[in-house]
Amino acid sequence: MKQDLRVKKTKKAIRHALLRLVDKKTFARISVSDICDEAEINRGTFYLHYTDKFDLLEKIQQELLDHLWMIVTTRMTEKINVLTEKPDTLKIFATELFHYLDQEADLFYMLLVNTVDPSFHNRLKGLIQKNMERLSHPAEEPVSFHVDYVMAYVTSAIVGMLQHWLANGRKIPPEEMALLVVKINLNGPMKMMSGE
Amino acid sequence: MKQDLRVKKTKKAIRHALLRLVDKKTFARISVSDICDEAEINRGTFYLHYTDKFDLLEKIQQELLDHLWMIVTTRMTEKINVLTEKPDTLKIFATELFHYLDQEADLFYMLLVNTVDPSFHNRLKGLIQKNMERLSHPAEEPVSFHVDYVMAYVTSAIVGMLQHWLANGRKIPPEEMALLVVKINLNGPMKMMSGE
DNA sequence: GATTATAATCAACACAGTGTTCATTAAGCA
DNA sequence: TGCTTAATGAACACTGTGTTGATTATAATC
Repeated sequence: MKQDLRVKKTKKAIRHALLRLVDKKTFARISVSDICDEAEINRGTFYLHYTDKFDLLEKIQQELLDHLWMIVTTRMTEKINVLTEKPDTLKIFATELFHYLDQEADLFYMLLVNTVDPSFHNRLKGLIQKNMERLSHPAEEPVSFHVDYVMAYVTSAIVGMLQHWLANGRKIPPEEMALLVVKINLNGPMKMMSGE
Repeated sequence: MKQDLRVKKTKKAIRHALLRLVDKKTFARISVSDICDEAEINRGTFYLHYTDKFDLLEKIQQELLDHLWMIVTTRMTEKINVLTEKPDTLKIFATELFHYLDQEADLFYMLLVNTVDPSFHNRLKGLIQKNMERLSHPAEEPVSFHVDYVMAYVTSAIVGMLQHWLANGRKIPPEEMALLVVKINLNGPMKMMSGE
């Protein structure tokens, strides 16, 4: 499953070119030609690897989401109610997640902060939700009336905080961010606004 | 300030054409030619009113945001802490908002659910935040450490619920939605998940 | 280190869509 | 009704697309 060195090199060049371009103009205004000029590769080479610029973006996204899901499923093994009883475990896990986000911050910034593709937000929310469902007990009977709305609320809120974190230069360290996310979800936002 | 009937007619045709097209393919894949074919107008006519398809989208967005802001500023006059003490007033106001969203649901659906432009989410969150800041007392001293993150949390969460509402055919009536948004923000999502 | 496989390049292609023009036709306005 | 201006249709040069076939360059394999 190893890749030819040349392939690795051009794919890397293409990604970095895209990252640079996305700072200058909207993804919608970026052409395949732009990307190839910036990456200093032949345009034909681009089409050897991707069908178009959307395909390129799609593959970047899928890779990030796959990695996130891998972290989540291999490291977050206990059920959700056990986790809320053991906030330390939860915090350790959340920290690990934020470290990955920090590591791939350039790409996440492009996808979540720059005006690139709205669907990534939704896919990320989907991942969070899938994970919450995976961790909740199946026999979690009565539940509130509009669970789906609460889900939409929580997942969007988390992605929103992530976006804010990335947009503001990730000044808060991963550990603190993780704690903040956990706390605000447990207490609710209003309680956070007034007192500590 | 009246518009020529012909102008009104073509602008309407263009909007409806866009709404129809957006159901079939991504905005990125829709061309000005597509829109004109669908609207049954000459392509030159399109350029009489908009510089390109992005300009068209931008004008639709601005109009909706302006209207939202108008509702918010003219109807929501009391300060936020007064409002939380009078949940009825808050509910009446939120209901009015949701009625407007319901009325223009096609456009909001396009902008928030269909894969069109990620920036609208942010602009909407910006509007919500601007309004919250407008309503909060200036001397609201100590406040929690990371107010900005709580803001990002709340605004994203609200837009997320909106998105879900639109995506699911707006089955919940505006009144109930308004109540749900208010309640979940006051109690926090976790309390909503377990019991009522 | 020579051989082999294949990635990258280059030039060329037809094609789709853009944004603008100008003369002509049609529709709203007063 | 006549005046004004919006909409049309055809043409324009131009940018970018996606694909091709032949050629060169560079990893991988022996």
